[in-house]
This record gives sequence, structure tokens and C-alpha cells, in this order.
Amino acid sequence: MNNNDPSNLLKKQTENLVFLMHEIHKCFEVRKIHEHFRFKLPQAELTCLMAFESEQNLSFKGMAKKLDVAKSRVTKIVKSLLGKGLVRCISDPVDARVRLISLTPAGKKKIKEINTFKQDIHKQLLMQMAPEDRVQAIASLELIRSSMEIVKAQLK
Amino acid sequence: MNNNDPSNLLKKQTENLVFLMHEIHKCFEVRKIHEHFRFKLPQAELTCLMAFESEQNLSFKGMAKKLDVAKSRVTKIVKSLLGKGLVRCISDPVDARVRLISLTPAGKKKIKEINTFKQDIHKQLLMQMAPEDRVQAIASLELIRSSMEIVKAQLK
DNA sequence: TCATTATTGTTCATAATGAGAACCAGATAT
DNA sequence: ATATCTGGTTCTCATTATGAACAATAATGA
Repeated sequence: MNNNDPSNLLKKQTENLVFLMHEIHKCFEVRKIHEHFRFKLPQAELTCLMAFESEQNLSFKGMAKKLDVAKSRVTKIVKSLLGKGLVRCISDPVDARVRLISLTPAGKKKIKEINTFKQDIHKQLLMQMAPEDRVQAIASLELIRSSMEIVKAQLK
Repeated sequence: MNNNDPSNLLKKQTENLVFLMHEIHKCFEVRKIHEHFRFKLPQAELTCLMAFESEQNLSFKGMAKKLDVAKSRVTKIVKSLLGKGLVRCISDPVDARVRLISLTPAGKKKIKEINTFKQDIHKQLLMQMAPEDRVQAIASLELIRSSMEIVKAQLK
């Protein structure tokens, strides 16, 4: 009994965790689909645009690394974004092979819109909680995230 | 100042939350891809198999509702799973239109394997935390999940 | 009972996401 | 100067997914 009780607790917590993570993940997916309809852009193009939050110039290779996709995928995504006038390409004066991708004014406006929406929806999420709980929730997420990173690293 | 400070806190928390949710979501995706390689099954087929955790017989329509995909998608997924000998179909004696999908012994073995892995990885996640923190983390996730459901409902 | 309507599953066309191999052009190094 | 390396494009292929059109079967109603 002394041995069984704590292991049983862990098992119950595990089952609970599996369920909660799955549900949260589904909600997250719903939000992504919603963004796709709201901003009339395929999800891959949305994530591509968001890559310019931290940089303003990206080569195709750099983008591929950042999005963790094949170069050929970037070619396709950027081609579509070019057609929509959201990005532009200039060839690198230092290296003629390299094409630098950057946002057009329309693209900048778009990511501002997307960001506003994203911030807003997460703010709403926090507002569902009592202010004390918000601090705790974020601390827990931080702990979960770092734990996930460790488990992920062990996986490979 | 008195007015600015709390709103500034909320903004910082929001940014933090956006980041954390995004990172956690990425980890979750990595796990799904890992499962796909480990169990040599496309992700859609994996989720289809997992639907038999709570039921042992499912019509194509029932499966479509459960997986939240179109009927035609189910046709394709089940066709592939049939070919792999993981599910079988019997026509409903009550209604000749209906084909009931159920697991073969091989399919049952497979979902047991998948479940063991899934439980194990979540258990490992909990083990990264101090026992007191586990309770808190799960409580936080529960709160986050219910908050997400509310925000999601407002979205539509 | 028989015709109309509704439901179940299949097939087909289409689109998005993504990988990887083969390839060309421009850069680096020996 | 030639060989090698690197960045980007193109092509083929697989996976995920929808929705329309369709065939077979069930249910309803006059």
C-alpha cells in the first residue's frame, strides 16, 4: 500500500496530463485555422510572414532553417507571398546567388494585424483568470515548457 | 503610473504567454512526428486508431465526427489501415448502408504500444518536476484549458 | 404500397503542406 | 583554372484535407 499509493497518484496525474495537453493542443489548432480564414492566408504563409518579427532580411536558406522546412518549400511559399505583394526579393549585392526576402509595406501592415489579433486572444485568455492565477499559470507553463524540452532532447 | 503599471504587467504576461504556448505547441508537434516514425504510420492513421480507445465499433460517419474530418477522408484512412491489417470492416446487420470499423488483434496490439509510449513520455515530463509542482502544473493546465474553451467559444 | 426524401459511404477533383533528388548558376579553394 | 561547395529552382511524390456528385439503402408519407 505504501508503495502503491504514490505510484498510483503518478499514473492518475499522467493520464490527466495526456488529456489536458491533447485538449490544449486542439484549441491551439482551432486558433490557427481561425487565423487562416481571418487573414485569408494559408498557414504556411502566415508563419513565413511571422518570421520577420525578429529579422527584416532573410535568405531562402535562412528562412528554411527558421521555419524548419525544406528550401523548396520556401520557394513555393515566397512565390505565393510575392504574388500577393506581401514580400519582396532583392538579390544580395555581396553574393549573387542569394536572394534576400523582406516585407513590403502591405506585408508589414499584415503582420501588425496578425500580431494584434494574437496578442488580443491571449490577453482574453488571461482575463478569464483571476490576477493571482495568471502569475501561477505562466510559471507552470514555463516549468512545463522546460520539462518538455528536456524530454524532447532525450527522445533523439 | 498607477494606471499604467497593471496594464503593463498584463501586456508582459500576454507576450510571455504567446511565447510559451507557441513553444509548447512545437514540442507537441515534434512528439507527433516522432510517433509517426516510431510506429511507421501516418499521423491521420494514428489518430484514427486512437479513436478506438473509447469505442470498439465505429461507422464511417461516426469516425468522421470523432476525428472532425470529412467522410471521404475516413474512407481513405480506413482503406490504408485495412491494407495494413490493423482494422476490419463488417457491414451492420441492422442497416446495410453502414460499415462498422473495428480493431483487429494486430490493431489492438498497436494501440497498446502507442498508449504505452504516450503515457511514458508524459510520465517522464512529470518526473522532471518536483512532486509538489506536478499538482500545481496540472491545476494550471486545467485552468488554462477551460479558459481556452471559453475564448474559443467566443471566437465563433 | 409505392414514390419521395434522407442517409451512408465511395469516387473524383482540387488544394495545402511538405520532403528530397536533380539541377543550374555563382562562389571558394586548391 | 579546375574542382568543389553552396543557394535557389524545378520536379516528382506522399500526406492531409474538403466538398461535390453519385450509388445503394432506409425511412417516411400519401
